[in-house]
Amino acid sequence: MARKQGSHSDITGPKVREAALRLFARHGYAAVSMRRIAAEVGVQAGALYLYTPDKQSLLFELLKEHMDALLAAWQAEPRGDGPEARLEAFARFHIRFHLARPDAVFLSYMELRNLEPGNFATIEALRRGYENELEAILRDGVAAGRFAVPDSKLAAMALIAMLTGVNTWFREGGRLSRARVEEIYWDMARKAVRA
Amino acid sequence: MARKQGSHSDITGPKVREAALRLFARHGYAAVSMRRIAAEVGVQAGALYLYTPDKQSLLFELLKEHMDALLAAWQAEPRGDGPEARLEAFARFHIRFHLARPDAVFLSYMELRNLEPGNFATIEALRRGYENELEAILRDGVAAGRFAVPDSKLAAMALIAMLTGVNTWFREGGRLSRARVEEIYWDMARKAVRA
DNA sequence: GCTTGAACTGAACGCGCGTTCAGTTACTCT
DNA sequence: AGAGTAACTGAACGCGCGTTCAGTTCAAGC
Repeated sequence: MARKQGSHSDITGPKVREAALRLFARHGYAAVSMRRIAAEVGVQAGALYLYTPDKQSLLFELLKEHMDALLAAWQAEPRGDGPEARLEAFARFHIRFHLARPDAVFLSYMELRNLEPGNFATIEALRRGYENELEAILRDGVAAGRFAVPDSKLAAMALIAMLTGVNTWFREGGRLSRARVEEIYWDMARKAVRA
Repeated sequence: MARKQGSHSDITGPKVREAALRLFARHGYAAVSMRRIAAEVGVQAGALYLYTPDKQSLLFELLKEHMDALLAAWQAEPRGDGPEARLEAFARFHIRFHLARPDAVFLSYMELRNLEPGNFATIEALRRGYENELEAILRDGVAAGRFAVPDSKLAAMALIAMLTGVNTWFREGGRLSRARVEEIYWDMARKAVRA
């Protein structure tokens, strides 16, 4: 029993990554077997190896894709004018982007330790790049006298932790809309660093 | 080859939990085998079952102990006078307590999903209890006109996420002392919610 | 209608898993 | 000295793991 029409590889490849993402995020990398992923896709375990060299690469590619998408999306975001506007753009972008892909975010935070050292270093570098974007905004704002933070690196880490925290409790159709959440968090972020 | 003096169970029991905590935090619950924990303690795998009924209970007990200790320590903490002082006490306590046990904190955030439903509910309830402590402080502060947050539950989650975030980057002997970090985070927390 | 070849199956590989338990050790108590 | 016992070993249980691969299926191209 194989494909019924056209070329399946254009379809099955992404389906494998989607299933792996969902299952890894839900149960953890170590707790999900290749057989389970295959079952989700509707295929035998061996067939997965047409789309990935091994399980580790599957995890790495998911994390790499997520970080690349994050950095690319931020680069594509319209830049605000002045420190406050730039910070607002960052805060709103961060929440919006992260709320749109909870599984990938979860995975990126939880499964770094399951990466081989080389893969780990790659992902870490991308993450540091993202953190540096926020830190630069804060540093400029401090230099311009608009923000007051004793340590811009630390403030960047604090803000990112706060903003990312939305993902731990936000549920679709809950008490608050995304827009409202964005509003409230931006308000707290602004106040936390203002001069 | 068994004990050499006195009763070993008074020693080995805690050693098992310590080893399990460290290994679970480092590599993840699913990725750590009972044999590996046993090796860390210097014992064969079978001997672990003198101290825990099974692997799941080992995880649950670690998380339960952590949450109980957190709530007990907070209850024992001197209460500040007025909203700002109460919030300051909470922020400083939270950072201090969490920085003192990074493995347990990490485990509590990462391995909830590996708990059986009943165990999960128990831990979740304890966590909600802790969050409610902060929410109450914020609500009182808002009622007293000292704080301005649109949603006290949300603000509590945001602050906790920010404060807990210290654990992701803080390293002993790094650029900043615990006291300095406490200072900086308390400053941001205060500003984020002030009227 | 035959060949090609990509997509996939199904069985197998050695291995490590959580857990059990009969047996052994080394200490304490009488 | 001998009995009792808590602590622990070491082998075994069935099972599922990641990965490989010879063989099968089936649409497409000539």
